Amino acid sequence: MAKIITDENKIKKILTRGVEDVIVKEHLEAQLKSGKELRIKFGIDPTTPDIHLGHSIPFRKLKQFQDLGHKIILIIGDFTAMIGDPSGRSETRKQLTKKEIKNNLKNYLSQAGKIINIKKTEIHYNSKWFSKNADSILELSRIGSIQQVLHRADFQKRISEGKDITLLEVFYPLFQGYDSFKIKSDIEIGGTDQRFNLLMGRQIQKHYNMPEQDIITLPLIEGTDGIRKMSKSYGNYIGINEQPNNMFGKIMSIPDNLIIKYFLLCADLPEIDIEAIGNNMKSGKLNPRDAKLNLAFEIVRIYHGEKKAQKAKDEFIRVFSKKELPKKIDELKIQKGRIGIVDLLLKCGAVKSKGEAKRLIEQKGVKLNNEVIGSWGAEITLDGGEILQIGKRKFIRIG
RNA sequence: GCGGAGAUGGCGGAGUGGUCAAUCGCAACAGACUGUAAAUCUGUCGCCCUUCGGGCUUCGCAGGUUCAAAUCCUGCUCUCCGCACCA
Repeated sequence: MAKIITDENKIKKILTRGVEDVIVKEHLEAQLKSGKELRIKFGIDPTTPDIHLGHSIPFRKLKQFQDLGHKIILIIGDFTAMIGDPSGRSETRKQLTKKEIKNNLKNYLSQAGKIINIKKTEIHYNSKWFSKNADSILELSRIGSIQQVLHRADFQKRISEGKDITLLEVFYPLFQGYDSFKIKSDIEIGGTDQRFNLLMGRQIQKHYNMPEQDIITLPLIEGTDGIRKMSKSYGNYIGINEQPNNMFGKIMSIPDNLIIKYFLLCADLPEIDIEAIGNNMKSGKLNPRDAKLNLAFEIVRIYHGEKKAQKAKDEFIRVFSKKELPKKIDELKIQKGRIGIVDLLLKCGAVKSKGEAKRLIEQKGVKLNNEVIGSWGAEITLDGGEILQIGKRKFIRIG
């Protein structure tokens, strides 16, 4: 068995950095110091194949545990996924087949592998102990009470709004808690929204005479809009698989007030440094833009390496600060000769309709070789090699 | 099963016979400014032709009334809310 690291500073970091709440803190601290190999559980949802920075937060916490020599256990919630998640009932989510789940999972794990060491990780499908075992489900239904489940804040809200709660949703925490019993978890981590479910794990373990798991809840992070939590369906996410330039740019577009939060949750910088950044921004010594450049660099570095991160940073400065041309420009193969500017925009796929092209031109959003095109009636002669710029971000070279 | 409400552009949500391509908010896009793809301000935001202005197709689906419908009528599909049935 690998040696367990019990360094006090590292333990402190695990329990505090980017952590919302720890239950039961003293107990967990003692456990970590004991030198025992702990089993840390995290449930993942196989319905989403892509991991974004929001998902990365628990994985980064898991990684810290892994670095100390503890065991990560991922629970694939394929059982509940196949039933179909009932929340957000307006559009009955389609149920996933085993094959789809497998496929999603493959992508998911390869992305998770950028953060944690998958080889050292234990992976379980909860369908293994649920689908063939009605007894366990029956027994589970005796452990919790309706009152208890309904006490949840989110259910209360729905009741008062007159929205219904499906039975499956009532059962969901029980299923999740049962996983904790099956894999004998010492710790479970999850987002703050998971709090109730995580606590249920303790109750179920207790029912089966097992030591209760400790719980770490982690904050949810806002997406690029700075308002709603990061989610694919809101289109405000930053995927960890995204190209360095894109990733860099998206991080640059987060509002200033999220800079510190992102640093704490998504980057590796020591907390002291982050604190200094915060103070310097407050005092005006540090331009938030520069703090963000640094943030973007640090995050891109984690997923793409130092070299590519530096390149993305240089590119960003070149294109957006100095307003120079990007290094790589998509090329459009097109017949040389005279062509109307509107047709050209349409041909290269920069716009969806002629109206849109005209609008862009009227708003001075189109440049050819850095010259603003003044009128959409303009005809131009292509010799090849011209640079067409649409807005700030789209560049096309005529081939 | 009974009763009620509703379905509008990417989303939310006005509009209840003509002045509606449809108020407004959000998102998106462009410009200015800047400290960045932040913030703020301005503009745009169905398609086509025209740089004035005009045409066409849109308001769940299918018909109908009317000179004229997102708006009225009929049928259909779907959603939501009460009640009942069942516990």
